[in-house]
Amino acid sequence: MSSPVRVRFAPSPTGFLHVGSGHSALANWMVARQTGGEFLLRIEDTDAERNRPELVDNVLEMLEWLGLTWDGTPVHQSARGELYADAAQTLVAAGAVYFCDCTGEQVQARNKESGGKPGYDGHCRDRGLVAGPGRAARFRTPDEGRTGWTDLVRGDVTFANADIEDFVVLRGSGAPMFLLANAFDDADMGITHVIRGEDHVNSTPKYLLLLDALGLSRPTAFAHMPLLVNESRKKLSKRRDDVSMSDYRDRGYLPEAMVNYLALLGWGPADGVEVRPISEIVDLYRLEDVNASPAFFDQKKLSFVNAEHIRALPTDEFQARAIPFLTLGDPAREALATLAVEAQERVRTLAEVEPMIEFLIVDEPTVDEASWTKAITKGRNVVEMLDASIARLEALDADQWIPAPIQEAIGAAALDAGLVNAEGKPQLSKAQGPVRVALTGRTVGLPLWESITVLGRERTLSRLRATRGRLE
RNA sequence: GCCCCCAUCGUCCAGCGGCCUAGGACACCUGCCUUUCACGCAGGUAACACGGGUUCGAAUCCCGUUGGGGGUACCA
Repeated sequence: MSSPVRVRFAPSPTGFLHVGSGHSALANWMVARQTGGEFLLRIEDTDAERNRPELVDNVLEMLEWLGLTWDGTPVHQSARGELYADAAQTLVAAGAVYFCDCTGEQVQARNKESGGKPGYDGHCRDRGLVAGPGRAARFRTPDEGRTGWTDLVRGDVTFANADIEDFVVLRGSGAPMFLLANAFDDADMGITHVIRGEDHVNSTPKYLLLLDALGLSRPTAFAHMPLLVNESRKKLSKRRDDVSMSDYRDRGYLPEAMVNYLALLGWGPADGVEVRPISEIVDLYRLEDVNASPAFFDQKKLSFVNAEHIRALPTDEFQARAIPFLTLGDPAREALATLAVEAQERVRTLAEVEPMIEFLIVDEPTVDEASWTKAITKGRNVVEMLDASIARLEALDADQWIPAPIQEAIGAAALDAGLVNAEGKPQLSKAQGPVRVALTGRTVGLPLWESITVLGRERTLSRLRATRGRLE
């Protein structure tokens, strides 16, 4: 696929941008960029009832955040009613549609009576109803033959026309339905490749039949992407799954990590290098290589990819990106500035930064119970270690309040406290436990010597004394 | 129910008839490194759903079974 394609992402503003939609949008965008083609946006807001215009902002904002820049101005279907009305008129003139006044209840009732199969039963097919208020226009699908296409992801897919129900193209209100607007616009916008989720496979024959009846040409290619599923292998749903793109952004995921991970769902680079810049993926990506089976959206792997991208950032860039996630103001920024390098290689998301440096900001670090038990209650020579640490650190001059002397002081304190290994060296791993808990409230955290340096003499000593005091 | 699609480690990918005693990544476990954690390094557990074909030869092709998913609206 080297000639320029013209693709589109056509979200319906009924919810926040979903990671599944992002997956499809990304595929469209990559193929457009790879071929020097165009990536267009079309807002499918033909359903006035469900439509929530303010959600369009979220969709556009998230696409921008992901870096999926589009070409031209987004098309809004709500502003193109006349075009669809004309298209419908073409269908009426050609006898491709008929009018129907059945209500949903009536159709269901008849279906129930005749064996319970869903879909329209063709009740009004030959009633010769003319257009009128409350009467929907239904497409008269062929009774014989098959309709199909060659899908870039799935190969040949065909449906027996007899299995395709007479679907509505125009509501009783005169408003167009999805299929009419969707198929018409793809042709009108000159879309060459229709790339969308697998959930559209079943409507594709209707789409094709419609284009044929309209005398419009079919897109040159279709690609139905695998669905993204949850742990129970069901399609990701707004209700029960974590699918809002903005939530991931707000939880500290990097856009470059998100697009990297999304690209890996249903596809993999031939060289096996999974974590890489999207620009490289754009060059390697082939719709023909995309898997047709559903892919599990694995947050653990997303986190891994995110951590890799965080570590790859220049430190000042990491700081800049982390700042919006700080809630504790200037002190938090200052703390981050001093320990950015150390924090950067430990966090998996930007939201994890602040908890890591929080001990520098709050007056009293929150004591983690399990940590206290492990390092203080069950620790060895804890009282001795705390006393010795206080003494050794107090002895340090102001200009020695830097990592190396601090490490020596703690080492000496360990010897004082009897925490000695077989070679007579201090058991630093044991020795630092009580000190770390006294200073940060936890047994795990940033490197201690650096933390003590930044914490400062006064706070370090007072926290050590306070903890020592609790052990009287 | 009917229609469509899918089927390799727990998960995501590689494999496109012999190079497969099936490879990589995430996760998990072990060890090393190490002031904790993380990183890094070295290992480990773990899969071709089943049954028939085709072929000298099948994870790879065909058929069936089973399993899973999607669709089945005057939603998109």
